[in-house]
Amino acid sequence: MKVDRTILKSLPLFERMTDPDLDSMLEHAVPRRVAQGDAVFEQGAPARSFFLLLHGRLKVTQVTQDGQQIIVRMVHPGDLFGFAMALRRSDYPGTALAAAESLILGWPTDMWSRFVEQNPRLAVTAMQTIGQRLEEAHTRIREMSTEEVEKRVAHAVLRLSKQAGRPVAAGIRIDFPISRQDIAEMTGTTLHTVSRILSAWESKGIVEGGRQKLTICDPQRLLNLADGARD
Amino acid sequence: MKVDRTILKSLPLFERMTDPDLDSMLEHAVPRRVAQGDAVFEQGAPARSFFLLLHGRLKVTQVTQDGQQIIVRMVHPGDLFGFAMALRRSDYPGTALAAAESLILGWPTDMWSRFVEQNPRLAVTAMQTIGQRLEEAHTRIREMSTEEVEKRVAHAVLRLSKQAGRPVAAGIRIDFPISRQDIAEMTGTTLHTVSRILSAWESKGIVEGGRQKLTICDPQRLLNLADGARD
DNA sequence: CGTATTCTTGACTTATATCAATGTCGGTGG
DNA sequence: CCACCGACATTGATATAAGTCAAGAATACG
Repeated sequence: MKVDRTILKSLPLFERMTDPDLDSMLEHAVPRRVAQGDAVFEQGAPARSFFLLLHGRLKVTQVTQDGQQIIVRMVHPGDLFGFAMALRRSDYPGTALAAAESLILGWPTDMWSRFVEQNPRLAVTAMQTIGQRLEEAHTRIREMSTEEVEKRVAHAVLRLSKQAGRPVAAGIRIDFPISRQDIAEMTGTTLHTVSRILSAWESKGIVEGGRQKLTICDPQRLLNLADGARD
Repeated sequence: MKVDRTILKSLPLFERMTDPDLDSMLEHAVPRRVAQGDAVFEQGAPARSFFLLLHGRLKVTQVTQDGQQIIVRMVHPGDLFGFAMALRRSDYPGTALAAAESLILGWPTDMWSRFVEQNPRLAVTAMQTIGQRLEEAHTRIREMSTEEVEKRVAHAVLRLSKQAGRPVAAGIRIDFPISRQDIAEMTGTTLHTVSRILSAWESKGIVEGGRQKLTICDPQRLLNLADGARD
């Protein structure tokens, strides 16, 4: 299978690279199709590759010793993932599961330093990417520390609608299958509480639910909720 | 004031740099003493410099719109901080306060890319540093999602004892002034709850408290608590 | 010394988890 | 094509961890 360099070039991460550099990167890339529900890699497995998501949607999860699961982040098209070597560790800290049918590109881990040495700009961009991710993590910590569940869920849903929203007749539809359990694992609560909150919102016309479906009908009211206005 | 390059060289971040490179970095460095309680920079201020903590202890805080404060992280000697440019932003995302009298080294923000271009290795190491920080943030998210307050506080205290512990007669003393409020802001709870927990621990001989003081007397029992053993 | 933080402790409230039961959707295979 | 099964979702009742409110005690500091 052949992947065109123009696809990579459209991503911020690679836009500064020259065509020859891109081609030499692509030479070593291994494309792979991942079926919904399948794992790209598992938590604790040796980090032999790092990846780029071309199409689809992944969730990165971690399980605690006592078996509780959390969603560390969602991976959207254009995102790098499986970045273990940046964390100076040799195994993956989480599991990457396809939330929808996905297409990924993989490179052997040891190619990373070669690419970076060839192209220092890539290192800078990659660091900015991780930096943004750090900032997102801090945002989440801040929310979990100070906000009650409903606001956290509101924020999470708004974020999803930005990153994975597709306009439909009724509003903005989250463009991949997402369960109440998923939202619970993203916000540090239980599926029961999420279900209650979404039911309440639905009866107010703010969202429209469904089995693994979610559509935001009234983004403004959701924003009000997220920003603390008592509805 | 002159800072010796051997100080920098002992830090992992700089250990790979050559002496001339280090000297050229030091040429542009501005040392500064920060009194306890003073801020190195404030949340939202333009990020004109990035810094290295040589001595002392800082806390990086963020305040939410409604005035609640959280501690994003502690800065320990040898840590870089005020890294806003890595996050592709021009202002500081938090406030850096001296928890104890501190000594820092500052460089103009725009020097960063010059240093990195001179020394690509520095970029790799810096990325690993941020990567570690990201992992710490994820750990915190995981704890806040799945663990009850007492376990979170136990983890936080254990971490502090690793990063800032000094052996004393009674056990391991946290080597800078730290209040119950601080611990609450690190674990996403209230000073009342922290106070109750520490009181309970003290009566069991696990820790020894005091005004802005904390000594761990029985690290093993604390570990048991952190790992979920009902005491 | 007195004044201001910081800390402790008790009584009460509440948000959210837990427990439990039932309902509904959507795909699979008979 | 329909019936059934398993996964997902809803909703009520109850429990409880932790927050809030309130008051006072201890410690440091000027």
